[in-house]
Amino acid sequence: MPAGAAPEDKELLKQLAKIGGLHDYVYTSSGELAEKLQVSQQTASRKILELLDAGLIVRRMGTRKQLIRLSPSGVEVLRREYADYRALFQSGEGISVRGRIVAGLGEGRYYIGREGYRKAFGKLLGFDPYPGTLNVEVEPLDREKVAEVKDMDGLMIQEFQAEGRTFGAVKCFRAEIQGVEAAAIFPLRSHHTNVIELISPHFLREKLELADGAEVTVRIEIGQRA
Amino acid sequence: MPAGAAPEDKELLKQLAKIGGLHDYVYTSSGELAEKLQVSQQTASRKILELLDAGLIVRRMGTRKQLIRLSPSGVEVLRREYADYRALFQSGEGISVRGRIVAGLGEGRYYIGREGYRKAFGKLLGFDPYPGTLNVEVEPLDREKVAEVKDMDGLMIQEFQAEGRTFGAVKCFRAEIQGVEAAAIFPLRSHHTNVIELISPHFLREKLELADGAEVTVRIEIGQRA
DNA sequence: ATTACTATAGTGCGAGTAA
DNA sequence: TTTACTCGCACTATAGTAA
Repeated sequence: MPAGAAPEDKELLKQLAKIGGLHDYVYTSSGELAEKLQVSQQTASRKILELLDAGLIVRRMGTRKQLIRLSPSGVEVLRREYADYRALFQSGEGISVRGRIVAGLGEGRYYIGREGYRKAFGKLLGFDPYPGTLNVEVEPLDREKVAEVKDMDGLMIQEFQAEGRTFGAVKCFRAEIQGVEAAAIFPLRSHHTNVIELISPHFLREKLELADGAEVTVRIEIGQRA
Repeated sequence: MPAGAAPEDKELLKQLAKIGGLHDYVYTSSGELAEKLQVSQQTASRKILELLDAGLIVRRMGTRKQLIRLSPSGVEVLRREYADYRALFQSGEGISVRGRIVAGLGEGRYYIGREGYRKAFGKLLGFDPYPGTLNVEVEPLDREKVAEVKDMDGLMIQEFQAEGRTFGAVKCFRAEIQGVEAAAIFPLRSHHTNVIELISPHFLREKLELADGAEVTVRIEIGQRA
């Protein structure tokens, strides 16, 4: 569980992120990091080794200094931390993302057709979902927002067994598209942030007269509980 | 400097905030907090005393348990932390707030008339400000956003001496109101978040034909440097 | 220059317990 | 029940230093 990082570990990850380690390798030294953390060079060196060991960072040694960047799980730790703070300071609000309608691959229709999911959605969201999903390709600038939302507390559907196979867990958020009630659903397995899948009691595509490529705004509610 | 809190201190503040200690007293015990922090009751108790000593929380003892809430500087610590994360994950973006035009008290006009400020604004922002400010009363739901912005890195005007008195430091952010270039200015002394003061190379009120009470949207750029 | 090992000093943890 | 003290012990930080 990457969320279980100690506060000091998060601090070092944060400092690394601040100098660019989120997106790429940064050229730095244990001495430099020691200053930022207000500890000795030796301690910084040891902390680096600990984070390496925990798989939260990756590095390549230089002849002097070293190249360090956060690993995906290191990024995840910071993202979760960020989600915590967002929830604290802007609970009850929502975020809006813009995007355009794209054709799905029919998977949404398949999954939502399974009784396990349909019943779970009904119980969780209070509506019987139309048997299909509306896929919105999120504008690149807003994809970061989607990643944030996915880390927040949402309405969970636990994985279940049926028809001789396993159906994975899904996280949902109440949402609204052009004023119509809906919910954004995120399969826990997937880490995509470029497409949002929406379900709704309505046949959204028809009700909103949406053709592929149509521009829409989706508002997702955050900070909610069941 | 309240930002200098140790990582573990922030962790306890965060846990307290999560259970409501940001806005009001919460009824809790050292044992409960110990669980959340994954430490012993004794350690939690000691940490509470440390935060009290540092002035980051305030409390009233009950016969059993205790009532704890974050002090203003405790809130400030978390806010700064939040600002750090926001800068990491959404640098280069901006935030929008809605509000309505209100009459100023003429202070803006006075201050911006002082040569020290006028020259500093010109140097920092690249325009010669119109000698007056436009005051926007921010919609209550968006005031939290303003508080966030004020914690972020902005363009600073240091305090200076002139005319036998001291003129205080001001933090500025490039902004835009209804498509027109402007800057939001925040005197460091003030902690208000309900009114934003805007300066601009233009006489905004006339250019945008704004009467008192007119609704406007202000977009403030964040994550910028000089 | 660096990183990072070893040895020691120091700090913080938690068990026990009083109030 | 609570809070929070003392104290022994373990862990963590730093100094010194090798590579």
